Amino acid sequence: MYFINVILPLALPRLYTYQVDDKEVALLKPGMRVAVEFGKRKIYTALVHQIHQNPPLNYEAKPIHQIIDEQALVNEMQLKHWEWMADYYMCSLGEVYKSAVPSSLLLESETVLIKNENFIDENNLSSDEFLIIEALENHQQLPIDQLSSIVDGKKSLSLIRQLIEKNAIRLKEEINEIYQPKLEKYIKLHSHWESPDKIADIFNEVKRAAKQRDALMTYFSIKSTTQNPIKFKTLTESALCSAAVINALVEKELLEIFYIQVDRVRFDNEIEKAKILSQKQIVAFDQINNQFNDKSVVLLKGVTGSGKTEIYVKLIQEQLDQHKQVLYLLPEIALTTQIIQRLKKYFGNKIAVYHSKYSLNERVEVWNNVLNSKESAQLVVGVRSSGFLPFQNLGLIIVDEEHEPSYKQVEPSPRYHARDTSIVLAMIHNAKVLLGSATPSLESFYNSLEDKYGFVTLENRFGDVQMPEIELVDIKEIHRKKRMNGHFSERLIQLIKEALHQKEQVILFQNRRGYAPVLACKTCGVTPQCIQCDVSLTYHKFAKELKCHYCGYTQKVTNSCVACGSDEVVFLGFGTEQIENEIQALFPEANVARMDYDTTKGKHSYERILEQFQQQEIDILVGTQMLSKGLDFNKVSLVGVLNADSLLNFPDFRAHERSYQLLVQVAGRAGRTKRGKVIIQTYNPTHEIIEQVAAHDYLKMAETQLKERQQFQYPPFYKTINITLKHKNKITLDEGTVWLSKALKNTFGNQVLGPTTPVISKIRNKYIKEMLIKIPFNQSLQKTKIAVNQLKISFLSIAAFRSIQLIIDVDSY
DNA sequence: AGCACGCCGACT
DNA sequence: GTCGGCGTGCTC
Repeated sequence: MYFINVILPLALPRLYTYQVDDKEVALLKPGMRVAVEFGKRKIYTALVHQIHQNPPLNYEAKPIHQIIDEQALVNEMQLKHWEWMADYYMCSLGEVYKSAVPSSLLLESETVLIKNENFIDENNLSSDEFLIIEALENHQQLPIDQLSSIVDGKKSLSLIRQLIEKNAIRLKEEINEIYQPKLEKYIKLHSHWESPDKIADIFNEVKRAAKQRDALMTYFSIKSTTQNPIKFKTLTESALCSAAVINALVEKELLEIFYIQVDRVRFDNEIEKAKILSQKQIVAFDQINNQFNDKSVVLLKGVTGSGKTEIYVKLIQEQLDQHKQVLYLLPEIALTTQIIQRLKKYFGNKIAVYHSKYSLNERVEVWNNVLNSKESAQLVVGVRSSGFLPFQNLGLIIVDEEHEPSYKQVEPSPRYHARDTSIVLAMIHNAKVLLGSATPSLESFYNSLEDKYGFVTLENRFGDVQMPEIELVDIKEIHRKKRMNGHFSERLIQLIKEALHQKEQVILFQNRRGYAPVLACKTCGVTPQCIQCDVSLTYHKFAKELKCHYCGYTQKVTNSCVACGSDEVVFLGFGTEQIENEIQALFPEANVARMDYDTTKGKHSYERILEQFQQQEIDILVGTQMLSKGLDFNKVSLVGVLNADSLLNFPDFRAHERSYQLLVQVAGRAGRTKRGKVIIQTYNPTHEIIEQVAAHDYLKMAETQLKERQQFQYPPFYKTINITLKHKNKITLDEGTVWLSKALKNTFGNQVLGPTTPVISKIRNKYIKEMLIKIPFNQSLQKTKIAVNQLKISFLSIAAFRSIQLIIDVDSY
């Protein structure tokens, strides 16, 4: 008798044991998927973790439903990686499994209704019941969640019960394969006519059909020029005929249709030779390779425009030459388009791309191509989750823009940091990691200071273009003198004018979307609040509505105050939409566009805006921090930051580091080919961060920030675990928070910060409390986590608290 | 997570 | 009297 321990795609702490017979065990390997029944009804796609012969002691193991894979979907290195993640980020293997594997490979069963054939007594039914039976007669079976389209959703469960009791229907669990291979339609000569001597005869068949004869002639002429199969579409296009003509030929059994499975995403490009590196790039490249000799991680700090990508290209090429796979991580999709276009030139069809705007089918294809080490997946370019792909022999991981916070997953669990998990993944593969950034995170920079990571810098821009000149404009002074034109200082307007005159492009940065954040009453000061969250609604002019940026709730704009009825309402603050309008009014002849969350929802909307900007169809681009991420445009000579202060005032220990990074990154968009100009409007021109940005002084920033982090016991000197409690009832939450904070302080003393109420104290009708545990490096992280876990278990065993949502976030960002 | 079982308040 | 609300415990 054999048994398997499986990972279920659920947040359950343990593995579960099923029994398999001799036949099954011969086919099974760890990493294969099996469909298993879990609970009374549900069928899940579980993953085999171990195969063994130890029968469980206290229960009888259930048999499995079926084996899904012929080949392991997940390899041993991945399983190791998952185990590390589950342990480090304090979550279950099931949660890692669920985020790692594309969801279309993890199907759950769906309950369907089936009519009992021998049921005839339809008179005995209520009208709702009859509707269901009628639907079943038309469709054989009906998924349970589609029932609400036939009858009132609330009643459906009781209706089902009644119908089962009347013996009219039964329930069945069904699993449907979602992944649909993409098939392309091809055409070939029907097998009757394959021998060459029949070609003369075949035209007899179409004597009286001119179009068909033409099409057939075209077919033969294409056939003579190529060995490749001929696409249906190619034939209709070349023969200038409709599909009906070809279909008629198929009908006559002269031609035959067949299908070939193709990848949805293919890059067929001519390969360009990699650019020749500058002297400084060569030095950096050699240094990186040297340091890889005794360090597995190297931090490359290269100013924006220094040509890091070319160095990556050479490093990637080295790996591909050794037949090793390379993973190139990017923080967000905004970046991928440009980078992919550049990489495509060098690596053509060896690139696979993996990100959230790819469809589920596309992701499955990339997964399979990586799993089989296909030629088309030697280099994977993708976001955070690409680290989960089934690499076989990874040689190098590049984490580009390593400082980007979007590498940290917040929701759902596992709350992992892709930079940190990449380092572990690389260790498993015995591969190298290159972290690249113009403004490294203090964590990585500190590791390089401590000699844990290698460190290489590129201080000059490619072609020795000078770093942009950063000019600070004190808007406090200008506001006082009432010399502001909307949100623009005269200096900024003047420079925009000059840039447009020179046919150069301008980027304006405002870290807030929408038109004006809030609508406020002039009389009583009340601003409309979200009904589900503790935030003011943001005004969106285009849609003429007030919108919550946390839950998406919207309501119509009211012209009078909801609290006191006064009809004097004013807008406070400003967002990208308003900047867009103001700048358009100031420069009516310029083409202005906006790039933010609201304008980039579609799959290709990013690309469209960037393409237009690249082609200089847009003169001025207004946007949020999306603009800061490594976009390269040659013709941008001016970057304007409308208000730098909102960044600095964020209540987070990383706020200053982030502000520095964001401002330097935005500034870096200016002047890639000749020296550019950056205007930063601020109320605090003497703020140390603003001064450090203006001076391009990363080292000074790092030095002062690291000192503060050490003094106030934050990363990288301390590890942190953030604990969030959420509940719909404020009193329950408060009581639970008090209990847990007492318990934590009992164990960890003054290393526990809080509990605090976050700035946004309620989201989607749930109240929120937070606590932070700071862990010094001389304290065992492992023991700390065990203690935290124990406290979690005690906490949730208290009846009053078990409905409180407890979120544990290790290395929270 | 999902689902069944089980115990208390609003209706036919 | 029943239906259905959600609190509780279990799933190999």
